[in-house]
Amino acid sequence: MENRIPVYQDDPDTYMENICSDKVSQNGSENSSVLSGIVSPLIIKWYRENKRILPWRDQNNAYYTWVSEIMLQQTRVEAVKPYFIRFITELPDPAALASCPEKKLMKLWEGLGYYNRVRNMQAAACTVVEEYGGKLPESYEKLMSLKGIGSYTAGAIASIAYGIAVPAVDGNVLRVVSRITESREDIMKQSVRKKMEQTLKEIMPSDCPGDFNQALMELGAVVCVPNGQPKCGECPVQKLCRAHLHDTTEEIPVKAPKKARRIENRTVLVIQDGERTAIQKRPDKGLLAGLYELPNVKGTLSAEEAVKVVEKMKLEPLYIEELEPAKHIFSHIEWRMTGYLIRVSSLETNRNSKLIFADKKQSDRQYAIPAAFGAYVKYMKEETR
DNA sequence: AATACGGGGTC
DNA sequence: GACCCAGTATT
Repeated sequence: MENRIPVYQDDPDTYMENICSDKVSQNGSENSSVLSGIVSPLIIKWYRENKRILPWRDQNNAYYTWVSEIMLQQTRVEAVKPYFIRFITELPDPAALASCPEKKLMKLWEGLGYYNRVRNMQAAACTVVEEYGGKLPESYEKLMSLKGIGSYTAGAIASIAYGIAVPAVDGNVLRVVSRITESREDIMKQSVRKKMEQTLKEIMPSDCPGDFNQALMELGAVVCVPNGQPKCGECPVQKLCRAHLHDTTEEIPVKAPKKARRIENRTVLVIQDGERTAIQKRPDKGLLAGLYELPNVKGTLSAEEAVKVVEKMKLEPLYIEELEPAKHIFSHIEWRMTGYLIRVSSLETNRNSKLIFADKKQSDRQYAIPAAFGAYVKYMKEETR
């Protein structure tokens, strides 16, 4: 505390020239003294002049902020844009989300991944309708209590939509602040994230917390980038960033190495009855919960074994052809798939109630089939005539 | 504290 | 191929 930097009072650039680089870089006191006073006005100014135009920034609407923040969890801005527009058009408010049929909800999310995000969001929407009159509560704690909203998302909604002075610490913020302070703590640790929230809460401005949080994130997304060289030449806090000063941006942030993913062999069956292809619903829990899939089994089956599996499904195989192998990588599992195209007698297709026979058009419209099956979904036929 | 949970982009 | 990403819930 004895080394606290005086708070910013006039033009940030002049101010920085006057007090900063030498003094700040030399006394290696604690993080908050590096951050306090000066970083905040500099990055806020930069943010206001450089922020990207994004669909959810058009207007201040807590529901839009919520939807965008959930979509943006572990997902890039560019990927989210079209999903966001479609989602708020179809489901413009919490009440619409709360009453949306599951199938439609999954179609709206199809391809975004982490499908529990949207299930949790719908459960939270029900709570919002039932307990808060259809409007997201203006309280960090109440937001936190909603399904799918953790400390990051609660902080983002509270600060951006409601102007509440709470931090929103995501991967960008952890990276940016770790570099500015040249912290070598492992940012994967929950304890480090907690500490970061505490530090930021102390130094963030109370008059524009939303801009402050977004400035840190925007800086991380656009300038202080995660892979490749950070664009320090464009950075508003270049002169006081310790990692830049000491040329350690490549070492920071520090992250613990992650576990290798396990490999799983699977055999995918493209079962066709004339023009239609068999799909089925996945279990409600676990990987890709509640989505639709081409029937598939564990292991790499021979054609003979595949035929047996199809017979067990109470179908009558007429023809089988091996398809090209395919691979799909999840964050924690790698599927190595082999496929078979199997034609079955159409007389038998209604014996198995678990299977749905659909053409491509119908499944595009009604059934969410995750990208993992993409290599074999392409064998589905366009249209039943 | 560790693990489950998608998918796409970049180097 | 390895790594990354506007995280949260469960175990």
